[in-house]
Amino acid sequence: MSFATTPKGSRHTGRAGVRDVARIAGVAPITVSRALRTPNLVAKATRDRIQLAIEATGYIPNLVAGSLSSNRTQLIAAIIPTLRGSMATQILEEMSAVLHGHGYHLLVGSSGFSIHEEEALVAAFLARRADALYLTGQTHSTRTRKLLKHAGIPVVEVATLPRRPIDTAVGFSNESAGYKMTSWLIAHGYRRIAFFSTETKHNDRQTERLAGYRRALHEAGHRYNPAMVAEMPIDLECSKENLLALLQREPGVDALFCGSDVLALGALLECERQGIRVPDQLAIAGFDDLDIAKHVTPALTTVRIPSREIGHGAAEMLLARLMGRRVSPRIVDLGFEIVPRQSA
Amino acid sequence: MSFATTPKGSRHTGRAGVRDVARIAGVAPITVSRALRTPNLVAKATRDRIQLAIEATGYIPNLVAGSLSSNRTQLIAAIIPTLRGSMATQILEEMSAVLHGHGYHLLVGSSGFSIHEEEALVAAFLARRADALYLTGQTHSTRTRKLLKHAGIPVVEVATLPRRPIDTAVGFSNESAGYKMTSWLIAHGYRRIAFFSTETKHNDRQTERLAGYRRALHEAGHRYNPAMVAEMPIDLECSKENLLALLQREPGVDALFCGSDVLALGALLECERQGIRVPDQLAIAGFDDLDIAKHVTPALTTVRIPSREIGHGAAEMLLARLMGRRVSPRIVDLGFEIVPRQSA
DNA sequence: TTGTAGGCGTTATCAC
DNA sequence: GTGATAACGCCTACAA
Repeated sequence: MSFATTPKGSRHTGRAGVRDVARIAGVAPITVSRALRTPNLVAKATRDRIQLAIEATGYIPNLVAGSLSSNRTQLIAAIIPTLRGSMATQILEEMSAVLHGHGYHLLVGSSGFSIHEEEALVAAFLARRADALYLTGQTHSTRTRKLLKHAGIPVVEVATLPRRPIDTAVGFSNESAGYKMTSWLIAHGYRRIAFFSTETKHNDRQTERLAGYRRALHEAGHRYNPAMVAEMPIDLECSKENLLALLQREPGVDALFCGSDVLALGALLECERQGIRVPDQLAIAGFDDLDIAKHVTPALTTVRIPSREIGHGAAEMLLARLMGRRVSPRIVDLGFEIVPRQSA
Repeated sequence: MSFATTPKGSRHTGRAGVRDVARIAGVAPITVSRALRTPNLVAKATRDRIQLAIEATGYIPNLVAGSLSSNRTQLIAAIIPTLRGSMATQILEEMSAVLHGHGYHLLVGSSGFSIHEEEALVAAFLARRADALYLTGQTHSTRTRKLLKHAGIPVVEVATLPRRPIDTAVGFSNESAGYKMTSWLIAHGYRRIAFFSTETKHNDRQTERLAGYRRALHEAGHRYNPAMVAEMPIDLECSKENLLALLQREPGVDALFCGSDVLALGALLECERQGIRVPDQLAIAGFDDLDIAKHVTPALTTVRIPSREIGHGAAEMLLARLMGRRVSPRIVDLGFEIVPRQSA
């Protein structure tokens, strides 16, 4: 019987609560809850009275209390390497849109490509009782895996096709993409193909693209030359410097494949400045198909990733699991596409 | 006295809770809580026993329960127009890093440049009892303002200097930036200056940049010609099409100022394709100073926004308010910088 | 330095 | 269609 009398050990928040609304509407608190969550289980007349009471009090439901009681937060936690980076944000944007439609919100953390930071974020997000988790890539710490296994919530690993998925995955094969692009270059007559990747440490996507590059060389009977490979931060400036170093080190290079369009653009723009003709003197291929790729001159040959589809797929995957469906297959390969343009 | 005996109306979650840890460690639940939150208030020996118990049980604190009890979620809600868009994500990334260091996490929602969607997100995030709120721009619905005023939580409006701030703001004057860049062009001899903006509806930043452009023209005694202004989605392709239309419509145009580097790059790259010499035939200036701006040829003259500083400033502002400090000034102007390069 | 008592605001459960 | 009751798991307030 809690009437307006403030209880003695009160830690009152001042806001209107279900009880206040219920009292004014002349119903029990649970009925207010039902009117908001499952309106069709409540009589129209009752609902109307409740609605008025809600407006009168300026009541805003406390989802924290609701979460504690229902043991569901309607929160999806997403851990990405960095918020800079168009692929991750594009996927997130799409996923967020789908999830919003189902009442979920996004808790976002960036790991800075560190699996230890990722682990810390996983622990934190589990403590917040996120209903599901989105991870980038397939490389995770042992404790991350243990925590997630123990938590038993839906997990989707994105932009990769894990050998040993934690739960589900939506992505494409980076190895295969690296292989295909390199093979394409070889098929088009390039013989001395260099590879620029962003830092591969703790970045399995880049590591796999590089592996694909090596496999293609190998299968074509080309020798793998470490001097033809460079690793650098994802930065136009770095790409430019590495290009100049590469040309000096390996004057015979006739093609450059970059694990990211950012690096490819850096190289392309530097060639333009240096008067190096692309693709005649040096062919260039990228990865990601950024908007700008088709607008530079020469337009950049690259690998297109279905980012929107991945975001959508990841959302659907998690939603299915959250509704208790057993999804199959648990690993969805959305593929990629070689986009031939003028730069190679 | 809750021992392992499952209570009768049980809605047990199966996980270990403070009580389990406390029982094993031979202390009261509150001591476990203290050991985690304020370790220095607990004796070392006690802490060690608790630590062991935590490891034995695999205990993960339930922050939802904690939030309900303490009435603080340690959650900052950020509403941005879109996750695509380098400025917003750069600011967020920086802010997120600072806030993490203080135990806060980020709840992210994108409004798609709609103040109604923004309003819905504000309501949702208030229901989740976010401790503070980050908004982009200064244009909000009446209900948004009412909700926030009523909620009384710290709010920071970013990338703008609001006339009527909700609470605090960190940004720069878009009007002034538009004015300065236009004036700079005028000072450098350009007479017929066009302006491309992204969609201005519900985007006060773009609206203000345009206003600054008009003020500069006016002060210089130039006539404002609506045919010299175009509004378009933020897309390279659109910029390109609008450039061609502009050149046809107004052959005398000698400079183009774009409210976004994306648009400026589209125009610049199209000029390159069309053989239009930049800046001789047409000068081009942008806004944002994207990484790529200084790498294209000719390098893009643009306005640099201190994104990192804004992210940092917004975080500090919110933290100060969360710690109950009364901040002053409540509006922080971090300025901008005209970056002259070769394109104008 | 540690403990007791009870509330935070909602929803699950079961009853009518 | 509606309600009584208790529980979700922690933390505040106060006491020792």
